[in-house]
Amino acid sequence: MTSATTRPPRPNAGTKGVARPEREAQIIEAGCRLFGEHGYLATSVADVADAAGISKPLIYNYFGSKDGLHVACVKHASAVLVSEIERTAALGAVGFARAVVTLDGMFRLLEPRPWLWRVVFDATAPREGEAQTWLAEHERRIMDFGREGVAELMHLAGNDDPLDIDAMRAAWESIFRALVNWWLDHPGESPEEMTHRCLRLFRTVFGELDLSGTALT
Amino acid sequence: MTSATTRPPRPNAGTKGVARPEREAQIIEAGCRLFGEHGYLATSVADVADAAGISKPLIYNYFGSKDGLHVACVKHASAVLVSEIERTAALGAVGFARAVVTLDGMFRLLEPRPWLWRVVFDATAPREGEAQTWLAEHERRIMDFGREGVAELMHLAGNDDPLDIDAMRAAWESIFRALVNWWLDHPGESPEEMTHRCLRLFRTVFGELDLSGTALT
DNA sequence: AAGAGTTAACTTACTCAGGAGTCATATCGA
DNA sequence: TCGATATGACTCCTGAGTAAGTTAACTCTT
Repeated sequence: MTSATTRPPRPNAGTKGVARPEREAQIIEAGCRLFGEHGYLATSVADVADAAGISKPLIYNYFGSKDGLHVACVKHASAVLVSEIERTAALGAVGFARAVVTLDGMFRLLEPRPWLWRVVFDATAPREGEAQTWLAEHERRIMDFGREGVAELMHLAGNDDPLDIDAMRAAWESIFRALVNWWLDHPGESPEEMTHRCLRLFRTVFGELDLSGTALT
Repeated sequence: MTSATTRPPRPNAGTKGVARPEREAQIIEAGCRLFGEHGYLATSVADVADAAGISKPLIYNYFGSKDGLHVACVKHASAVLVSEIERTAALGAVGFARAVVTLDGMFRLLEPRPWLWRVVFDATAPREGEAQTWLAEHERRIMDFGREGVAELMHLAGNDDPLDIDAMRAAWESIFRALVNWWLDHPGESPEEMTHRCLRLFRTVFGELDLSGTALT
């Protein structure tokens, strides 16, 4: 007995038997967290494997490459964000009130898993590489909801220059991103508080907002 | 035959005799370009050495480490940007006109070397690490010029909440950054054209600007 | 029911490339 | 001859990707 292990302990290989879809979901969950918190470049496949409680080759078995894993994570994260945006879009608010409603939904969505945001807006993700052409597409889908509003604002002001509209859209998106990022950098702030902060800021610049038909006060 | 060169050819080592300050400037120039165009993580010390036309050990001899080289590049880039901002700040424009004047100066400054901007605002630069505490300080100095303006705007609107002011400042900075980034992504656009584009956008949102005392039309 | 064969899940232990950093040495002007 | 300028040729480590094998569960017989 105590002579026990001449052989080194050969633990579980293949014993766990977790079904592939479930395992993939676990890996994507861990991947989103690490990619979101540290960025693509600073995250290694081994890190993700550790965090998911499995070994590196399993990730290659299921996702093919680091890029493949990354794409799966971005798909997951952006699907979550897009569905939230489409939900709030269907609420029917217009103008700046719609922006605040969208921000409010985003804050509530991100509170339990803030890293999802930076999975999609990750500056260290490789911009080149065919798989990532795809990522730009999803960033665009997430931000698209503001495009019409900007075009309409510009049209009312008598400006239909497409480049002017595009630059304005870029500025507008950056505000949205900046407010989310500011909130992510202030972890003590509840979604409700942040939404009201956004309301105050919008009112300061744009005057009173039409909140009728929203759940906001 | 020609048993000639048993020894491999040992070419010039130490022959060039360029004085250290001049060499350092060349290396920093190349470093700014590569760090700015590809980001800190994606740039290797060997790349910089190649671009500067010298060998890797010389960089370690002069800057000690990749971090040391990076700090030197950030110092250089941010010094250039800060001096330009202080120059335009001294012109005496106020409010949004001052913002446009600052943007105008930035466009003209960056036109021949656009990469300088992204040296300072590099998302792949390591946020941790004592040397980079420093970088945040310089980003702040570059953006500080907008802080008072935001605080004053908020005060006039009767809001002195420091967190509200900070969030507004973040949003404002993001607009500035977004306009510069948009311009960098549209290489065909001259500084003059971009400045007038900015003027149109500011007018659309904030109404007519007080351009008296500026060189702008 | 008890074995035989197949497959999916999973691991250890590698290879290989690239990049940070170092060492010993070479050239040249003062 | 000494110090500054400079380099080729290393070491060493990290991280992507792979090969080969192990375990268990699920068949398919008889």
